Amino acid sequence: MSGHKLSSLAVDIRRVAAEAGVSIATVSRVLNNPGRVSPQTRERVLEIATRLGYRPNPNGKRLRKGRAETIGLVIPSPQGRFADSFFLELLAGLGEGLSDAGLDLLVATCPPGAEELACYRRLVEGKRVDGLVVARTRRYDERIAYLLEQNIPFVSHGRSDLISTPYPYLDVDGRQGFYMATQHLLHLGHRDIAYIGAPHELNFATHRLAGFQQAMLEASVPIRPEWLLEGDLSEKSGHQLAQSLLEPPELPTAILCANDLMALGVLRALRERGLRGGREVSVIGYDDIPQAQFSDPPLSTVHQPFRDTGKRLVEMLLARLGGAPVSALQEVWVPELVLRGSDGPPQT
Amino acid sequence: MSGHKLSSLAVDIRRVAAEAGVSIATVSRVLNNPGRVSPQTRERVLEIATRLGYRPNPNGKRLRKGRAETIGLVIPSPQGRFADSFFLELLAGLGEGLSDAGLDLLVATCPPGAEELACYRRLVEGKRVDGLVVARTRRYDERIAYLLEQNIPFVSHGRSDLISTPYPYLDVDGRQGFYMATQHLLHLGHRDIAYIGAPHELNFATHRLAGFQQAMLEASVPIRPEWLLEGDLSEKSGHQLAQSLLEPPELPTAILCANDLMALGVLRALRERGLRGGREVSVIGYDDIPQAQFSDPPLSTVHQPFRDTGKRLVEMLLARLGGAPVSALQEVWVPELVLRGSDGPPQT
DNA sequence: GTACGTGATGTAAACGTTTTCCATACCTTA
DNA sequence: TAAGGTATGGAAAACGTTTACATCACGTAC
Repeated sequence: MSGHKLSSLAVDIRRVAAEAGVSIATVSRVLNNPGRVSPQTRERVLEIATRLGYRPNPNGKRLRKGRAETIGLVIPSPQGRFADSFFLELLAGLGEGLSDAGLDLLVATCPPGAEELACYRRLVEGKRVDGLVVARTRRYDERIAYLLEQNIPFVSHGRSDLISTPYPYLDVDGRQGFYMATQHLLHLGHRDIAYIGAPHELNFATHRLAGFQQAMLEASVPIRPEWLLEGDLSEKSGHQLAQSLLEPPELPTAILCANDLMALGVLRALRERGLRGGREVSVIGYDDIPQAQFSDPPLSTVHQPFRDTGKRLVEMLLARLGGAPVSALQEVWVPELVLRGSDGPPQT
Repeated sequence: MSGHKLSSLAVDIRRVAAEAGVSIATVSRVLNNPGRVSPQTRERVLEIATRLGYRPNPNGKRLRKGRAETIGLVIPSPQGRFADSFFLELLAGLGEGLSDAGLDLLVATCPPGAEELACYRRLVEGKRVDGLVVARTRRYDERIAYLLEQNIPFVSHGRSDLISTPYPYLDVDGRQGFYMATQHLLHLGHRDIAYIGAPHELNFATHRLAGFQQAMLEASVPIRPEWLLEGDLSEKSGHQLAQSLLEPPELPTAILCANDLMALGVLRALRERGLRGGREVSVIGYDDIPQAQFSDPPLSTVHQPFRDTGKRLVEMLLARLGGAPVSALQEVWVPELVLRGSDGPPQT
């Protein structure tokens, strides 16, 4: 109304400085290094800055400081539809801490496969991000190798066992998770336990399988090779493999699935045969996705706290950007077995 | 080996210019305005630029051009877990077109509610984005109002009926979708149809309800007020409302749900009562989320092509950024009714 | 032969910050 | 009182681009 609209369009540091009768250096200091300026001027500049609604132009800042003030996440988008909201939860967890730290979150999506690395290249070589979080690690993860080689800060959600150089990671111990799950089944009296694993190139596939194997070994229960399957993590895949598993003559009394989606597929296969999950056949999944609560029967599974994980990942990344040593940034969390309705003692 | 590693660390436009024996202006022109430079030099500069692996520093460019070269998406993160992967699909759709256009995608997450607008403010007033896509529109959407007022380019996924100023949107016609769904139920012979709606502040809630009402009205079938419910879009909510609906004496023969998650909750409630969805009670949802294929019975629903939608949204936003008039950027798509197993003729 | 368009290039000024120096004034201390 | 530290603030140089403007050579039309 009284303010001249046009002149207010560009309120830069110069404008604030002029208005306050100080140099732009002082304004900058007030905002970035408040201790270096006297309380009176600081006060005045602050007052004027807020009155004018001054927001430092991030591009000026970024150029000057040589940083992107941005961290990146690349999401591989499946050909089909996203069935599992892992990345969404991760995003939610990341977002929180990041905006507090004044960092932006750059998300790139790309078809999985070869293009993925190109996507990382674009982000780091194009100086678009200061750091990255990588998720869904593979046993030998070329993304991690690349980032290490480029010496750019990153944190990994999940480890990459075949990479020997130390790097920061936060992993949830799938080995432990399935060790517990298997023990639970064994205690219930199961001996005929089938396993539907994840694609072996995924790092967690190995861990989860190892947990299963260890528990079986310790209990001296043999694992039948024909009951050791590998799915692609989709519902459909679980469904299909379960069908083969449920062919007579011999049925397993329990099926352990490397993720919930496949476990849900298994439950569906059971229903279709008139078998009831948790009665005739026990099923345990991994992840604790939201649908797990509502399946029929509700799915027993290993809970992964994706969102907390996301939060912690940004803390770690921030620490890394701040120069923390890698050795202080390696964490393995212990997951929690949550029992719902899909497990029970074997039918005799 | 032969190359000096340190000097290659910072390969900027100056370096390329020096190497090619031209001015930096020429290098810049080669990259941005190739026609303005002679074929020979263009060739030479190009060759050197690729040999050196030159990538223009985005911050220099952004500062100079006064653009962020980034578009924003803010995702409201629910208190609980994300159950529905709508935003992921949208992201996948957006990502594709954006990186082709050389734009980055900035994602912010925030708790829904008052902070949401603050999040938008931060992005636009902080000049962090050139444009935005807003999703999950409300009937009066203050985000749209704000963006219009700020005169910043954006595209909306879904309309906001109470905002009269024209703005670019891409909507899927929920009215039409539920008109078709209701007609289908009516043709099957249903008369006692219950409706579980979405929170009324959401814009699509009105549309979907209107489609239902219109079909019922045209068929002269009365809508029973006690069968007109409103849920919060969660599975739990659908489950709970279905329970109340299934109290005798009078049961609806069909239940229409404003989204799939609630419909899945309804199916669960039916199962718990020993009723079979599609037989005793028909259920139709909306969205066609991945789980819909695998529910028991598979859910009949109205398909929304989220990913295509995302793709188109970036095309529209790009057009908008390029100066296309709003009037050319308003689209309403017609959804598709996909019938699976959860609908059928009423039991008499 | 002069004037003039045209095409190709260079010069230099931005864009909005942060930060390194300096300069000044003041206070402390011997 | 001189010397030296300590706050405080300004001037100016970056950061890496793009682009308006100037320059220059060259052909062409009169």
